[in-house]
Amino acid sequence: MITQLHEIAHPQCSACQIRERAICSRCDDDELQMLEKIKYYRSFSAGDAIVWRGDSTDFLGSVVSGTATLGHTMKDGRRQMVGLLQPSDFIGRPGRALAPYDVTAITDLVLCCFQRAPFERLVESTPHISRRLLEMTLDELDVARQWMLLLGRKTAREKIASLFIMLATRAATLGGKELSGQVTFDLPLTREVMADCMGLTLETVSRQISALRREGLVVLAGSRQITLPDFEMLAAESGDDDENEALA
Amino acid sequence: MITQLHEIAHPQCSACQIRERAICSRCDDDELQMLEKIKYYRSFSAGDAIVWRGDSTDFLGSVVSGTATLGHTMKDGRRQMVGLLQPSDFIGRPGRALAPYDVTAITDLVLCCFQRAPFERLVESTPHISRRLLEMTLDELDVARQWMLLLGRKTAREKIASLFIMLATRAATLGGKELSGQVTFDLPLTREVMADCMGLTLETVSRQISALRREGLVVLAGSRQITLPDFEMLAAESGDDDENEALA
DNA sequence: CGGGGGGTTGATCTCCTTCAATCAACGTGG
DNA sequence: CCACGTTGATTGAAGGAGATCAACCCCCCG
Repeated sequence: MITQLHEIAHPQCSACQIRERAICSRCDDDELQMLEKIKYYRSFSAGDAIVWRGDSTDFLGSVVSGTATLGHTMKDGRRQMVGLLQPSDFIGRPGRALAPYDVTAITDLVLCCFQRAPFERLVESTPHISRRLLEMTLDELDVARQWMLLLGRKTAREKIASLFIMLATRAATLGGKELSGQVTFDLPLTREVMADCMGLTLETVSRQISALRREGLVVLAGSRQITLPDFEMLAAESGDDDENEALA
Repeated sequence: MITQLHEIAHPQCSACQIRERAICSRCDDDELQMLEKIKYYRSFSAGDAIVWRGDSTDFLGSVVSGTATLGHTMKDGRRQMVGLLQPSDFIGRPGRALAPYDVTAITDLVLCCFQRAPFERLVESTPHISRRLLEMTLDELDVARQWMLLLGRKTAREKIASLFIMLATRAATLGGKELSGQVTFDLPLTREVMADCMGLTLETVSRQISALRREGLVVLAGSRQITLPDFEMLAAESGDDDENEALA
């Protein structure tokens, strides 16, 4: 559980796998140069804490590979995940060093970090960065609000279906694959983390997955690789209107 | 239920009641001049729709007075509020005309509107505005995530206590009052809207309020004015840690 | 006086939680 | 190489918080 930080190699931004979607996606070559100067990489193992709630952090950064959760734990142990961070997602808020949530690597993960002070100056002086930051923040807000609907009003079954649809969609856009008919993706979450994401218990998660499997809506290879024989058919179980994605 | 739009008088920005907290709070006099040129006021009656989900909107704007909800309704009628808009809060997203949520006035309400196209140009060219927009969006994201914790993990009792604490806090900061000991505020929501905010039924809301009243934690004058004899005592029922607000 | 919107309260039901047993996969040390 | 512990997952049985269905109240207004 101790945070492990191996600094690792220093690839060129221009060759970066998340170049097209991350905080730097609008930057031109000059601006990338500036970012190169203040960036460094850190890698984490599955289970490592990246930031603890209340910590003062001296960096912000982008997830390059792997998955992390943003979570909040109550004094009595109840826990709610409030964000799922995947490649190209951004960690940290300019102007506030104190972390309001726990950030945890749930798979092995590589983070492209920027030192806080110089990055904040860069945000001020570089519209391509501040513009992208606003855009990404607005998108995160939409995701959070979708998630509120899920937490407040969906049934356990709809919650699981929604999660799978979301993960399949995310995996497809990152991998540039087609999103209909049969879709396969990796499940980076344990049953417990899934439960903490959706406001359920891990037993309920397990039961609902079993039910979907019995009905042939999902097929498991091991407990972590998921195949949806019919994407649209599962989407119909998620409780979302079809028009939903059109607006997002 | 029909949207009513009376255009009303055109007060000076410099004398505006939300001058200190709204999207324009960082603007200097010159910048206010620019905003004056593209702004106009609209007023709505309690119950009016301001925007329907899926609508294309030609304006963005700030709530000047009154309260509105941001909500999402599922095909079968289940509804979840995903935001509560009070004076100084902003409606609309630059760069996206299609509304992803229903916006509804739940009290009489006055909106300071900006025409979309000129406002978007102003955002581009005015760091004082884009900076403030980013700041407000990040704050909204924090609120949404707090709310996710509430929806996913809190009990009905904790949900009601949290809502009252939030409304009392908001009322106090807007009114510039003290926040401890005895606090009084207006409840702009019906039981049904409260239920849709917290992922409950209106019956459960009513029962929990009754329980808090029996225990003397809240006192009602009519069904819409609330007095908390002891703010801290109710806060202790909300399930939040004390350190919470320190980070927000 | 009738009617409708908002609110409260009661009785019953149900979906999800809680508690608990079991299992499979994996690593570790004797 | 096998006993043992651990971690993640599945499944069952019992219980409970909140939903559902329904009656009734209050107040305002036509």
